[in-house]
Amino acid sequence: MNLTRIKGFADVLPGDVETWQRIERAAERVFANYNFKEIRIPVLEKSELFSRSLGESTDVIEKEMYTFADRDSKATLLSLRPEGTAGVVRAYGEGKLHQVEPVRKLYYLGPMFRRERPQKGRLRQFNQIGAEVFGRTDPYVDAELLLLLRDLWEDLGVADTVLEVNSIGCADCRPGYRAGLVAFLEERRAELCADCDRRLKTNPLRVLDCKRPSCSAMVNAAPSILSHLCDNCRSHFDTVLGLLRDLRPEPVVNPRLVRGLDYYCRTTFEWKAGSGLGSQNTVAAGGRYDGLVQSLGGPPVAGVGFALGVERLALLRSEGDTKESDAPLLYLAWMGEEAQRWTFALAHRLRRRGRRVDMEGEARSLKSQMRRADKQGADVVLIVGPDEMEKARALVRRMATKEQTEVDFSDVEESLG
RNA sequence: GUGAGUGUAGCUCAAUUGGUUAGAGCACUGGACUGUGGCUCCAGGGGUUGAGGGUUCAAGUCCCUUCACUCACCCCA
Repeated sequence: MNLTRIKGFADVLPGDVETWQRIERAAERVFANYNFKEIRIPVLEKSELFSRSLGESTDVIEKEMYTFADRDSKATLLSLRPEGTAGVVRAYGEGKLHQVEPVRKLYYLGPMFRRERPQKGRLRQFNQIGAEVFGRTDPYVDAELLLLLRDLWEDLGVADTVLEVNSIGCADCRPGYRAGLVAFLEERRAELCADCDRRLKTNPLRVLDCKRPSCSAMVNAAPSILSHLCDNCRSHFDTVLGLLRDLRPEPVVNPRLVRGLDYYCRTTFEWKAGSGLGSQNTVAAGGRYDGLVQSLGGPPVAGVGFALGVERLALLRSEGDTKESDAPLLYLAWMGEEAQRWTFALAHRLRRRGRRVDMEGEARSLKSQMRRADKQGADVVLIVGPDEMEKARALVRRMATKEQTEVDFSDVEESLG
C-alpha cells in the first residue's frame, strides 16, 4: 500500500472495536446513573478559544495544535481541538444553558488532536471521554466525579489503579504560595536541571513534579502548597478527602501534583494505572476550573471536570477481555440457484424480525458452508438444497447438539424467528 | 522536539563467514467425505525481506537515507 495512514493516526479494526464499544457503553451507563447528559460539539474551533482557555505558554498551544487558516479568510485561524473542556465551556456559554438551568452535568466523547511524538498510549488523534459540571462550587461534586470514575473502573474490571489528589489553591492563596516557591527555587537555581530552569520562568509549579532525583530531592524541602491554602480552599479540600474515605484504593494526597493547563484551581487529580501502560500511565485526570467560564465570556459559574483516555483504558483491559456477546447467529446453507433465491428471501424476512442471519453469496460445498457457520459461531444452520426445495421442507441443524430436524417451509419463519 | 532500539507471509518466528528458487507453525482456501462444522491427513494461495539508494560476481544479511513501531525524555488523557 502506497497510501497508508498518517503518523499517529490509528485504525481500530473489527476485533478491537468491541473493546471500545464495551468502554463506551459502560461510560454511558455510569454517566446516566449520575444524571449526566451528553453534549456533542465540533472537532474544529477558532484557535483563539484554545489559547485563551489552556494558556498561551502551555506546550499544547505552543507546539502541539493542528492549526491552519480557513480557505476564505486568512484572518481566522482554526484548530483541531486538543482537548474537550474549552469547546464544552464555549457551547455552554453560547447556548446560554445557565439561563434555563444553572447546574449542568455534561459528558462527551470523541477524538482530540495533538501533534506529539506517538508512543504507547499516545496518538496524534486520540479519544477522550470527558465530563464537565457547571454551576457547583461545593466539594461534593469533586468527590462525585471521582466516585463516578471508580464505578467505571469497576464496571470495566480495571484494577490496579492509583488515585492521586491535590489542591492547588485559588486566586487568593496561590499567588502568595507561588511567589514563595519561586523565591525558594531562585536561591538554589544552580542545582536545577535545564528543564526546571526553564520551568522556573514559564510555570514554576511544574518544577514540583520533575522526575529527576536531584530536583525531586530539592523539592522535598520546598514549601508545600497544602500548608499555604486559604481557609476556604483548606476546608474544601478536607471535605473532598473526607468524602473519599471509602474509596478503594484510598486516594493518595500528592502535594506535588500539578496540572499542565492554566485553568485549574483547587482540586486536581490524576488516576494512574499501576501497570500495563508504560510511562504514559495517566488514564484519567481533571480538576476544578472555577474562573474559566467567565474568562471565556460566559456567565460567572464554577466548573469541575475530567477527561479519560480511551486508548489507554483499552490497553488496560485488552487482555482477557470479556466482550459483550453478539446475538445468536442463524446461518443459511444453500445448494443450487433455486435454493439460493429462496434462502435469500427468507434471510431478508428473518432479519426484519430482528434475527441475526448470514449466508454465502457464491456457491460453496456444504462442507465449506458448515465450516464457516461453525467458525462464526452459528447456533443453528438451516440447510436447503434441491431435495428440500422438492419437499418444501428445510433441514434445521442445531450445532451444539448436532440434532437435525425437518421443518415445513411454511413454518420455518415462525420456528426460527 | 531529543536520545536509543527494532522492522522477514495476516500472526509468531527461522534462514551458516554475504552464496541456489527466503522456510516453518498458526490462520486462510480446497480436497479426503458427489449434501454436513470442531479432530486428523493431504494439497494450494499468499513475500517488492518496511521503502529508496549504494558496496559486491552475489545482499534478508554490510553502508547511507527515509518511513513505521517500541522504550526513555519533554509533555499529557
